[in-house]
Amino acid sequence: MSQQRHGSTPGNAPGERTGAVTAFPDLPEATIARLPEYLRALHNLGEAGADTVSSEGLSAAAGVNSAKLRKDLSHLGSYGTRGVGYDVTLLIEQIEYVLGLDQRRAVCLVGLGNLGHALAGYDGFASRGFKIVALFDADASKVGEEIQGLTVRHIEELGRVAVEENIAIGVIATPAGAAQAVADVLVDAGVTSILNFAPCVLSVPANVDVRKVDLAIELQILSFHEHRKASLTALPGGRSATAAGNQEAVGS
Amino acid sequence: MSQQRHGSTPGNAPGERTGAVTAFPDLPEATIARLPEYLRALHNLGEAGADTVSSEGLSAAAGVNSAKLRKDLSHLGSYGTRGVGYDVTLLIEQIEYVLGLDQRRAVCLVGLGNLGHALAGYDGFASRGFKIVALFDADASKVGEEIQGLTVRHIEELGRVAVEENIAIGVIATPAGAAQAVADVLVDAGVTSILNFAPCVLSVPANVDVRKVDLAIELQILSFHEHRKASLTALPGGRSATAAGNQEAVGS
DNA sequence: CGCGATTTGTGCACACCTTCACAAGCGCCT
DNA sequence: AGGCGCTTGTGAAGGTGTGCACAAATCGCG
Ligand SMILES: NC(=O)c1ccc[n+]([C@@H]2O[C@H](COP(=O)([O-])OP(=O)(O)OC[C@H]3O[C@@H](n4cnc5c(N)ncnc54)[C@H](O)[C@@H]3O)[C@@H](O)[C@H]2O)c1
Ligand SMILES: NC(=O)c1ccc[n+]([C@@H]2O[C@H](COP(=O)([O-])OP(=O)(O)OC[C@H]3O[C@@H](n4cnc5c(N)ncnc54)[C@H](O)[C@@H]3O)[C@@H](O)[C@H]2O)c1
Repeated sequence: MSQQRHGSTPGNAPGERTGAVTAFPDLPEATIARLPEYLRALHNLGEAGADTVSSEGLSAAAGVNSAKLRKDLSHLGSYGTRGVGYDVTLLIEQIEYVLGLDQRRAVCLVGLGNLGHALAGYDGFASRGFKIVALFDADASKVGEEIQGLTVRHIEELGRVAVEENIAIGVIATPAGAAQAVADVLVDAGVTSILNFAPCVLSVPANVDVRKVDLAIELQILSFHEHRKASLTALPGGRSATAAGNQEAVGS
Repeated sequence: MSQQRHGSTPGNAPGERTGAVTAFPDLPEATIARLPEYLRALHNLGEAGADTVSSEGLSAAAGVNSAKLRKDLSHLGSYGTRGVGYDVTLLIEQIEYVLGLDQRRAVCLVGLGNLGHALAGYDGFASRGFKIVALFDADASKVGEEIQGLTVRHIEELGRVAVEENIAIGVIATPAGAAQAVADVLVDAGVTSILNFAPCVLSVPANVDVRKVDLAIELQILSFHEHRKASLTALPGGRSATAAGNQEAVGS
């Protein structure tokens, strides 16, 4: 129930990380959240024919500060070449390796309503390292339906199928009331990562990661800034004195 | 193009907070991102019949540390009662006021493909302070279609309609290639907040806020942790020695 | 072969955020 | 009225993240 950040397992054996093989990089959370953005920008640049890219160029494409980008990349030991920049192909490989995208991960989707249908039909998964291998719903009228070549199965089959298909990630797109129950089923089935679209907090064991996407929260944050902007411009003090373009990303 | 955080307009008149009217609270970004979560939890508690709630109780329902919750609430000057807790109804009102949810904000949705249809049919907007007032698409075969009582209009009408309907927030659900052009149209129409579902970076003027939701990024972050967990358990060192449940939210 | 232009990698200072721990305040019960 | 238990609000400490500014490294060219 208590909350905890991902990184570093606060009190583990110190000085143990040096193991020669599989010495897994211990990256800051903030860096991890940006790597996918860099990856996308790199793919774009690569398709545009670039062989190398400077930190300045890549950071512009990813919408971040260039010093931050360099520090992020330095964390994963990726070596650019001074005076030249980073090799696009090499950097893509490095980031994909760190993110574990070299092995295409199996994803299952639970809840095929409004949102679930859209997700099932989304091709952005496949192109970015994931494969939806199973669809589940509790509604008998949905079970059996065929979507994008996959047949919707009853949620009771989840346990069996998850093992068969080696599912690592589960996506929850059910109403909030059902989300905790679905999460429990996923956890029992050995799934250790969950992406939750239902607007609620999930309780899961320590070894399971949950990320949440909540539309209404995003809108409410925007609403706050609207409110602020309105009250600022209404004040005599002054027009918004901000500086440059701002892009607020979604991340942890 | 450069990045900038939202908050605080660094050098404004200090000690000015005491202004009686419209003294707008200058909240930390991290706090703002959590307020919607508190709000949701409060609504749940209220429906469950609670009149007051302690910081401990509310923080548990929202999935955060209780000290953090208290500090967040103290920032907005909200007064709980020592020995008792917070008045649920009052706190809801306070948070809704700060977030600017007392006035129902008009939202438009651009791009009615797969995802756009799901969003248009989502009732979670209305119940949380927003109203979708217009739908736009560039595809002639989509224009004219009726969805949830709204008719899809051509994007060229956006400028006119945005003013008529006083649209403050625009949601982009078009392919990435069209997103920047759509953003430009929205900005020209006077929209100052954008929620972007397309996987790309948008350039907008300083006074416009952009938030992004990118599914693939969320999955890739989960993938990283899967990768990490796998390599840890594979090591002789030890089983995952983590502590408690963890919940990673989406925020700025 | 050396020089200058370029770009990386990073030390440092600062700002922001989180968490603990506890004094101050409040209500209830006797 | 007084004491007691509970809960808030916050000072202080530690951690994380950010961005500037610059030394070190590399390339290309004369
Ligand atoms: N539609 C959107 O655009 C949107 C946007 C943001 C968030 N959400 C959230 O996503 C979730 C799904 O939204 P939706 O609009 O698709 O809802 P929906 O009602 O259309 O679909 C929910 C689906 O979940 C299934 N379901 C219910 N209980 C289940 C269970 N125990 N096990 C398996 N399946 C079960 C239902 O049969 C149904 O098919 C909701 O929590 C909603 O708040 C939706
Ligand atoms: N479908 C999903 O589940 C999902 C999930 C995450 C992200 N996304 C992203 O959301 C976006 C939309 O996804 P989708 O699956 O709905 O795509 P889609 O192709 O089904 O729909 C895109 C819609 O945008 C319209 N459009 C294209 N150019 C336009 C323009 N210039 N102005 C107005 N409308 C225009 C098209 O006519 C179409 O109706 C994409 O960027 C996608 O990457 C989708």
